[in-house]
Amino acid sequence: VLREQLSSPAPDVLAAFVTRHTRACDVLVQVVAECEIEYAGRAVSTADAGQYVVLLKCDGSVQIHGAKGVKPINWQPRTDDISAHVENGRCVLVAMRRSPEEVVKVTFLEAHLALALELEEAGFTLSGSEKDMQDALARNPSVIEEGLVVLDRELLIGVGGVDLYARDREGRLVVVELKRARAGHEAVHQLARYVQAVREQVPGAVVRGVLAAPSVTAPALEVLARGGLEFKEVTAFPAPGSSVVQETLF
Amino acid sequence: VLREQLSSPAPDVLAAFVTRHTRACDVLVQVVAECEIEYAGRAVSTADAGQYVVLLKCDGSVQIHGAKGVKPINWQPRTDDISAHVENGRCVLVAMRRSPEEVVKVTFLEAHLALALELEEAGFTLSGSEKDMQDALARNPSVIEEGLVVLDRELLIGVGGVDLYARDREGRLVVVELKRARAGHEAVHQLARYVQAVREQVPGAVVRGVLAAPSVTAPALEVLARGGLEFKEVTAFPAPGSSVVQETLF
DNA sequence: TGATAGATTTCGAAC
DNA sequence: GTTCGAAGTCTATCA
Repeated sequence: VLREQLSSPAPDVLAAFVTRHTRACDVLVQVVAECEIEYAGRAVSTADAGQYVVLLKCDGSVQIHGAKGVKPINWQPRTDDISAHVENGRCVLVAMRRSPEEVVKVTFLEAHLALALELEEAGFTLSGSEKDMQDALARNPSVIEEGLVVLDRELLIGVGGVDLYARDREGRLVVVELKRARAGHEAVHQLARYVQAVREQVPGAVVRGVLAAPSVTAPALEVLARGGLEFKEVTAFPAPGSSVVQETLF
Repeated sequence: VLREQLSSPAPDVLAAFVTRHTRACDVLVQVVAECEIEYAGRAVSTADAGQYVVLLKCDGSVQIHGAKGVKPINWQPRTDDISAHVENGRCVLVAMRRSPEEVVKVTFLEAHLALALELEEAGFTLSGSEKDMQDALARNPSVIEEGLVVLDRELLIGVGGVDLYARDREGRLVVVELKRARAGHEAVHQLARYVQAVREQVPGAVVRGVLAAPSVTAPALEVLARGGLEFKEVTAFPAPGSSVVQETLF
């Protein structure tokens, strides 16, 4: 795992270290250092001299962490070019990206630690996404409503896609918009647009709109009511302390 | 900066290390290790045994990085309780959070490196946010249109706020929706809702809707046209290679 | 505390 | 390459 470690490397040593390992592209490079950081691209930022943890991953992503927060102080999700060189006696790291054109530049004032870590990838699974909800509801649409028949999923209509497209027991079309978490007014507007689009594309049809989510905000409920749309509570996970035996999706 | 470093610590040593430093709450704790990770809360996830970099920051944030991506494989933006203990001969880290109720559990199978880093905070400035655009346009509305007079900013109407509320040279009301980056159809719908709200609240007034952004997607342009709304190109930053002398905001 | 909208959002999928 | 929408989004702001 730990391929190489340097303590308080000199600027030229650090530059060589970074260059060598990012070229090889098989390790995560980490530098703990006092440095200044400049970013220019979608926005422009400057971080004064301070202590940061710089991470350069194999996939070309760059992130510079400060003392706080899960978000790096500066980052680059992908880069097309990472290079390190000595400039005015200091190691300078430049991470560039085209499309969008942007650059993160780190000037190391004093490096305390440099690591090259080889990280094996391993399996990862996550459940509880909206996709999972959709699968569960498609398998068992009666959770939404007795007699509902799913006609399609991710039905594309103009811009965007209808999560679930169905027909109710009375033959009306039903557009279902799913949210894995509490739904706000945005979700209702999204639903309203889909319902509108279906009404235009299927003239004469009666089209219902249903927002299916674990909960809704009060304003969202208002917008639902104004638009003649419906809300159906769908609980993805049972509440930890709930003794109620309720139909849940997982 | 480097307060303490352990190489291949035994489970009990690692647990004591983590407990001591997270209690003290003055350093960033990092552990490079082979581990398994479980998360349960808003969703549920499992990471198989693999090599990860675990970061515990002073503010209680937790992040576990894999080989790829700027995003951690698991994380916790805030925690109410972090604890480490030995369980079945292994060091186990549990990071909990109430509201929402969620837990990240890291089981260390083999720790390779543990660090305690003291990171001084330093100044940070960023420019180019939508707020900055709004300030610039409020100072100089003629960038949008000659003769425009700004009446209000962040005007609250029902749900949400109008970025810029103005009057044009012909006395018509103008609702301006700003986007710092390329605007999609969502932005247009947002604008349309604001225009609609103003029309309802100011009966009889002629209300224009203007989307001001560096660019728009093709579908967004269509929605604009259908809704009788306008687009005004507002370039926040001059394109790096542009020789055209254009009015820019910064 | 709840709701809303921005973010250098990131990320992945579909076209 | 674009566009779109989800995300365990996170974060700040404001009622």
